[in-house]
Amino acid sequence: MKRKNIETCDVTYVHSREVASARRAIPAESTLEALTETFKVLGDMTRLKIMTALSREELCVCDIASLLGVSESAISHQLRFLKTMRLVKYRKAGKMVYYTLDDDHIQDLIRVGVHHVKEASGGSRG
Amino acid sequence: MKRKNIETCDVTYVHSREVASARRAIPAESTLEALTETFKVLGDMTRLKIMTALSREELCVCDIASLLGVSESAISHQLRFLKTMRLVKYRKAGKMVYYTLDDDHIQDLIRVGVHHVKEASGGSRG
DNA sequence: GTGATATATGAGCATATATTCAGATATGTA
DNA sequence: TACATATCTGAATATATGCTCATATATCAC
Repeated sequence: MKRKNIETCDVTYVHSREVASARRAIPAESTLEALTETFKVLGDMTRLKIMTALSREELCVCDIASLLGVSESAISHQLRFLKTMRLVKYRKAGKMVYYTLDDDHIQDLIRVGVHHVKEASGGSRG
Repeated sequence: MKRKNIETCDVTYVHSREVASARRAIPAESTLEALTETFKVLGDMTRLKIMTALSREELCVCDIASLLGVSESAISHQLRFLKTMRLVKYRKAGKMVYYTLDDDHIQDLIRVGVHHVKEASGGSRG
């Protein structure tokens, strides 16, 4: 019932050739870290809405908050995060702060993502 | 100091035209939900490694666990999640269960993501 | 049947995270 | 100066999540 030696599988039964090949398919650790960070950013409804909204218009914090129905504080927190990730940039004008996208590639990523989910829901697979 | 009416900004100061335009740029709620789910899947190191590893080879749970240095239980949990998301499929062979990718589009997404992070780190922006 | 192995799964835990709340900062107006 | 507005920020909270542990299930060998 209880496994005595966890390494049994590792040493004896593993498919060495396939594992070695698969290992080569996995990107470098630093790439993976940046990659998961990027996907994590887009893996949140609020941030994704912010990014898509800003893809078309320059908006102030107040605009975004009212558009998404989220508190200005919450939006400000998320914008700070997006700023840290170099995904948005801002322009101050008096009391207001206007945000725009600071990244072109990220829009491609979202576009490919949209394409993916539309294929998945209505595509070849019921 | 304390704001008396949160709707002040919403009603009076908001940039109506820009907000209306931005609203049209935000995908439908159902699309957004599927989209954030998809990005969330890839926003985890373990799952991303699994996906990239399986992109090249068919592997059993044991293979993946030893390859990633993660417990078989943890891998099994993640594979169940990936199964639910229709991203992997499996083939039983005796005691072993072999997993492969069950989605072509998701690889494009990862590829675009890799491209993005490589541009971001070494690209036009120091 | 017993015992071993490969995988699956539920509960619990520890961490991560998104939001709220209260207050701070910065700017504009009088 | 004083007061209001727009944004920012730290702390607290509530929820989500990834892993571990123990155990269950399924298959193979005997």
